[in-house]
Amino acid sequence: MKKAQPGDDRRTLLEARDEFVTQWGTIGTAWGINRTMAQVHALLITAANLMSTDEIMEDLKISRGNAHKNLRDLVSWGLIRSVVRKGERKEYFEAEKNVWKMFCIILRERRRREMRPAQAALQECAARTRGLRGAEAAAFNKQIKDLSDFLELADNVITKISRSEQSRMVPWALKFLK
Amino acid sequence: MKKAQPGDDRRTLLEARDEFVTQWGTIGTAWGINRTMAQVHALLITAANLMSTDEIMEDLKISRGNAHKNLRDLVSWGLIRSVVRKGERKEYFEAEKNVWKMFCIILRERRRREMRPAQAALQECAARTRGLRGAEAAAFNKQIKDLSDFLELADNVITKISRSEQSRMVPWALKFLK
DNA sequence: ACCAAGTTTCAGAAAATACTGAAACTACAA
DNA sequence: TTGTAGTTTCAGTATTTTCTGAAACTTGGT
Repeated sequence: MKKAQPGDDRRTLLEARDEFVTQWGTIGTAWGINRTMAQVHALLITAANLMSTDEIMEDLKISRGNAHKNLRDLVSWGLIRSVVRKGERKEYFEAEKNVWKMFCIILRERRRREMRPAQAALQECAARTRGLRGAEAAAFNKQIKDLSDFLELADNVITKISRSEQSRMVPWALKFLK
Repeated sequence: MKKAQPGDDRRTLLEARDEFVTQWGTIGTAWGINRTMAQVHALLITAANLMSTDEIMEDLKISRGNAHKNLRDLVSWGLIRSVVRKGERKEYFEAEKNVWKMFCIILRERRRREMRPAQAALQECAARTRGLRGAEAAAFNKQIKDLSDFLELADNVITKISRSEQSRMVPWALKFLK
């Protein structure tokens, strides 16, 4: 029987991380997020150190253009930030690793990018049919208004949650579950 | 100056509904949902009566195959149901119009389709790296565990919300906002 | 001014996704 | 049975999204 080697642990870790990156990519896809973006994110939240564009290209076997684009997108979401080590020209990246903060960032961004336009569209439709005669028009207007009101409530709740501290929300959630 | 005609109201309504269908399609796309599926849904939640496959094909100018597929998908989500009028062979469709119920259905389905696989993947990764030696392995394992714990908490909260009555949750949300 | 290291852009290629239309299928009614 | 009204399937096509790789650009050092 072979003895367990330190190298075995290292290999297991690398494999597990690879597995995580792959899985996170698949999950991202199901959530409507670009696979590569999810993989880059997965790589960075499990990175022990800052990573350069070249390391990411290497790890994921992707082109420079692809790596570049997805890194920029992640930066624009606020999920990662770029760091320049003094004396070096190369850019490095690091992810926000705190899960609660990640969650709040995603909430805020999805709200901004996805809920806002929806609300605007609904309000436009509601305005156009306000005061039209006929039962059908009234029913349509009510349906739109219901959707719009609901979205507004949800929007407010999300805003409030995304501004809260983990230390307040988590115990609160646990209490809610009881 | 022309007098307002009943026909004007009807035209305005049809146009507004068309606008809503288009916008909902775009919004759906941003949310990672197939455009046609979102449009069919929009059509049905604002329909005064049951609609047949042919009417939907006609309204959206889409093929039978496409209409069929998206109707089936919506049925499998539970967002619409098919109705057979007695004495008729044709299938008709109607949507769940109550916004709170719609929301709960979507929560439950996304949880089932998207959160469950994510949790399974995370647990697998956590298991593989539990007890590995070295600081990096410990950090990796902790990060995965944090993600996994958070997802589990979120899962429980979503489950609880999706089982609640609107009459309990909405006042509660309003109080939360204060 | 010029070079070297690095970043950004973007046209074309590849891959993923969605759609069409027609044929196959199902089930009821004459 | 046979015909008919309707549903389902699916191979091929179209569209959309993502990716590549190389050229253009930027910036700091000599």
